[in-house]
Amino acid sequence: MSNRKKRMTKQRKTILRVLKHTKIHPTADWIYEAVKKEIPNISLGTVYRNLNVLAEMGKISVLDFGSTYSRYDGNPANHYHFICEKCGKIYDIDHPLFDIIEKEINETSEFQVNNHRLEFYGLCPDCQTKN
Amino acid sequence: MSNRKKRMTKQRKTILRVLKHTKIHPTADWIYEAVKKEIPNISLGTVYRNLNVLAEMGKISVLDFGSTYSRYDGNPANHYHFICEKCGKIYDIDHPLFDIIEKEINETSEFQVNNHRLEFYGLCPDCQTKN
DNA sequence: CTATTTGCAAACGCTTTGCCTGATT
DNA sequence: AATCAGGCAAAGCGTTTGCAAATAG
Repeated sequence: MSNRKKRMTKQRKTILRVLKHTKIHPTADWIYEAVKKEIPNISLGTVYRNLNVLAEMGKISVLDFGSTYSRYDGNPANHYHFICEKCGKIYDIDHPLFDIIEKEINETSEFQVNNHRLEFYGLCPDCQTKN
Repeated sequence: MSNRKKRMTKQRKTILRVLKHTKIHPTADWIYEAVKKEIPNISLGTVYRNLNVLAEMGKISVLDFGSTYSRYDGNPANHYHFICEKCGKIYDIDHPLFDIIEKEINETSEFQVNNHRLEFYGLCPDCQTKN
């Protein structure tokens, strides 16, 4: 799948160009509507397929977990998560980075930060040793 | 909705207890299966409803992105995002925190961090002034 | 040529909701 | 008694997929 030859069809090119020329981090549907102005009979399925292909090729990136499951956490206090890329387990990370990070952004940008969310990806201790 | 009186039913209590006693950040379905061992005729809808109520009450937290839509980004390079809580716009934040943050966690925990994801929430410049 | 891609529509899978009965205060 | 919660099943909704026709290389 990932190592097959990719064609640069009119649809794929247009989707990529539209996405490269906006800063609003659009949804698939927004892209669909935008591309439809050039290719009126394009289908939403094609947009989704191409967005996935383009992400696979590393030309764009996807924000969000799509339609995966929500996870629930019995601890309502602010803390970070570590997600193991091998076994999929989610761990809590207690580290006092909160204040530092928000202070830093508040001081170096015009944004007013009220909250943030930070997730780490990598290998958990178990998966580092096993194999 | 949020300010109505909440009853602590057997179902709600059990769901909360099960969630408080695990560290695996389970999915709704996992919770459903676990609670079913105590309340065999509980329904999945009840689990979802109660998870939402418990989150509203601040007793648990939900790990997802609030929105069900995926967002696409024409910039595949690593960067952070700022999401305005008022107008919903998503902005890029370019700040050289990447190396510092990963180094910090790599040095103070047994996790091997390969990547991370950081999002800020608050008010964008426009929404700070426009009352 | 022929493997990839498209358009269409149906299927998917997680989550929410409507309705009515049952439980709680 | 009045209100809130539960069970069940169907609907919602963004996303994926199967298939025949179209097309890039």
